[in-house]
Amino acid sequence: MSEIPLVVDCVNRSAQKGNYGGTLGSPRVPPLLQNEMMMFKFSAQLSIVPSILKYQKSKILLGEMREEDSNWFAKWEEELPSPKELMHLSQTLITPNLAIAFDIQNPNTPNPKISPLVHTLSSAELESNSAELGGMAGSSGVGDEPARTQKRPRLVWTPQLHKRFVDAVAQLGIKNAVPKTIMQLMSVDGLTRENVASHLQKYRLYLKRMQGFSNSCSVYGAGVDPATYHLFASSPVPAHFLHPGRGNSDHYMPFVPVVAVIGHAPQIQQQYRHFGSPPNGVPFLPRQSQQPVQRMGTSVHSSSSVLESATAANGRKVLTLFPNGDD
DNA sequence: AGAGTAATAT
DNA sequence: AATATTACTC
Repeated sequence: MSEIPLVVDCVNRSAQKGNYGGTLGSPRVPPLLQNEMMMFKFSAQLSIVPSILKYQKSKILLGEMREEDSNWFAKWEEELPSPKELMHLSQTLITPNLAIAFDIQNPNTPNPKISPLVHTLSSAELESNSAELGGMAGSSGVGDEPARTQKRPRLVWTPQLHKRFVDAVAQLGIKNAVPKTIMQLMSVDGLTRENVASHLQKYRLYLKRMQGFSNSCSVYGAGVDPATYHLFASSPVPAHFLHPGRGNSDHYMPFVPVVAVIGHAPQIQQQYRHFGSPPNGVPFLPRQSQQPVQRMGTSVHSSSSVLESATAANGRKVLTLFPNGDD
């Protein structure tokens, strides 16, 4: 699989045995790693400088070496970066991007001095590490550098989660529904804009296909069956999604001061059905009025939810929405 | 910066 | 099969 961790690991073992950097410059080392390798080399060399100097001194004293013959080393030593300029040994040798590329993770090892600089994790270790990701909803994110190097478990769009999605899109109106605002309105902790964007893309394709059937078939999708759309079929598609041209279907939500609606979330859907659509061109809820509401944590739902990690049928860790009250 | 889309990867 | 990621355009 990945040759790079192997190379690094070999170098590391070699260094521990005292073979400092002998082959570090070898062409086998991929170019991208060279900088990190050099840092390692300097670290290793610095750490043995005192021993070498001591050794040379003794040789000079014994008359086995002339003083000027040892000068090269002192000069060489001066050109070395100071310890402060060096990367700490406990830090990973490879960049975060490379770590992602090769599925390597930085183990936060307690004893940096003797621990391997780079440790290739077994798949089991990777699993258990990513498992914690779902639960870590409120981490401060201040100094946790390796958090970015682990890949987040893939999201499972449960019918409940999809329903939130559909409700959010319905609230915004199809024209205004964009990943970011949908995400905010869904108020599901751990849900990313990318998650929503990806889902939205597929959902739009689904709607497009549905429109082809909606004239002759039931609005609720009796005519569109493919197993592909299994999930989308689980939540009824609001009729106006299918006829974006007619009756000013976007931003059909009446002008109801959103604040008035806080705390009555479950009734919203019933309510807005009875309002007529605003005339053409009247903007649905200017952004200014939306913002405060979202900051207060208001959503279509009476409660927000948290994505938690679970184990899927195939044994993989995934993020799922566990029902939280009003679904 | 973020949205939309198609293609592609996992 | 479902979801993520990427590359590109707007």
